[in-house]
Amino acid sequence: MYNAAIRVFVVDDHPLVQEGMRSLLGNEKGIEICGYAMTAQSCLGFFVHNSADVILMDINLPDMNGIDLCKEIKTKYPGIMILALSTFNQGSYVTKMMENGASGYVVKNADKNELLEAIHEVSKGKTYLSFEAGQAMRKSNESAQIPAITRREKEILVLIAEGLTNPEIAGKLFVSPSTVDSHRKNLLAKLNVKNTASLVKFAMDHQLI
Amino acid sequence: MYNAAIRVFVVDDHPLVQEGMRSLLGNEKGIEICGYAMTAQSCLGFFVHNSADVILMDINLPDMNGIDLCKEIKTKYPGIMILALSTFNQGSYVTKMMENGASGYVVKNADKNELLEAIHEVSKGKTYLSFEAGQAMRKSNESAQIPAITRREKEILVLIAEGLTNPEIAGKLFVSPSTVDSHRKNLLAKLNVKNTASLVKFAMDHQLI
DNA sequence: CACAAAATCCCCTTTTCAGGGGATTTTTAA
DNA sequence: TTAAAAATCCCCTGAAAAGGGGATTTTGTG
Repeated sequence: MYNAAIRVFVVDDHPLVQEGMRSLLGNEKGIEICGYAMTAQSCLGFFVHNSADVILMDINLPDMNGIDLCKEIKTKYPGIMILALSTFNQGSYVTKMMENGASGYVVKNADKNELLEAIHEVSKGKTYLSFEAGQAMRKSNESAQIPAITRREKEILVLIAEGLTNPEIAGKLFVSPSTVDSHRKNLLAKLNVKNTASLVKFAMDHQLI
Repeated sequence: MYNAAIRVFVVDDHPLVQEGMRSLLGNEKGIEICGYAMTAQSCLGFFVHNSADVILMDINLPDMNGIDLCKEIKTKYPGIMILALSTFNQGSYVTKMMENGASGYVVKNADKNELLEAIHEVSKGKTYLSFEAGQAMRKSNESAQIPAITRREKEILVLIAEGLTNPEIAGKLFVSPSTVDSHRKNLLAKLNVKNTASLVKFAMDHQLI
């Protein structure tokens, strides 16, 4: 085995996290931090003329969400491995990142060892899920994989959460109140909730709105 | 003016943030990091036999929320200044921390200068709000200061969000459905929302539940 | 103690929602 | 092109919520 250091690029808009990475990984043998970006745009800019082995990518960026950035990077440069980094630990996020080409997911309260292990695994083309992320993903797969919601249903869901009644929504969307009612019933059935209150809570808990 | 370094104690369960702090503040003249804690409990333990000038406190700790920890520290050791630190930037959080004795609020995407300025200001007994936090607070004060909700109302609010109906809640709390209905109406009136859907959304948006 | 705030309870009417059923027309993707 | 999925629409009934009113009993704090 040869010993080229793994080139790591960090995309995160938190100076604290960047500092932390620098001091956590900077002196680590086998790892070389080859650049930083605070925004998705500057990250994309960097890769026009440069490369890296692994990108540590925050999911919450100021100018673009990590899920889309992940997809774009993987499309243009499939050889670069992406390790998602997030404060949150929500099953839906984890799943979406993995579906869009991420090789792993590490929560930001990971310690140094976990971070190093994740980087090494991912750089070899393997998958790494931090314990919490794995749990969240399993939970979201076991108990309730969220059924797909259609465009129209989502649109109506948003208006319901804003407090509009069926007739009001109907007026806004130029359809009959019966139609809105049908969609509403479908939502209740699909998401397996029994009334408006639990519908809104479920939707907010799962980032549907 | 004499030049004793400001003793800073960091309470944050993210190793990354701790590392970041260490490398950001470690070599800074006039600042001395006198300790770290990952949990509220170990923080409280530290201050039994030690002290500090400023605590940088994450609002989201594993064992206790920052708002309560803040209150406890300020009660026991009013001389210690608390600078709240959070990923989020929600007006309600900012307001609550300040009400519970925090001297300032800095979002985690603050840069080094902002952090240093905040620590210095706060250590002098002044108040520091990072720009975003100030905005959030102003917004939450302008548009809608959230009316106080009573214990009972909150209890019922939670059950409403879980999807229980008035009779069901009444059964659970051993009161009459009329009573539940009254509380429900009070909630709608207090929070100025028109129905269950917007009530739940408002409650979740403002961390009432 | 006394006063205010909170919590409890009841009446009424109208509107909206939930649950059940069924049906037709557009879209979308294979 | 053709089947499946989505979106549209309607009927019915009973339950729940919203909007209005008022009243009494606890609780908590100065």
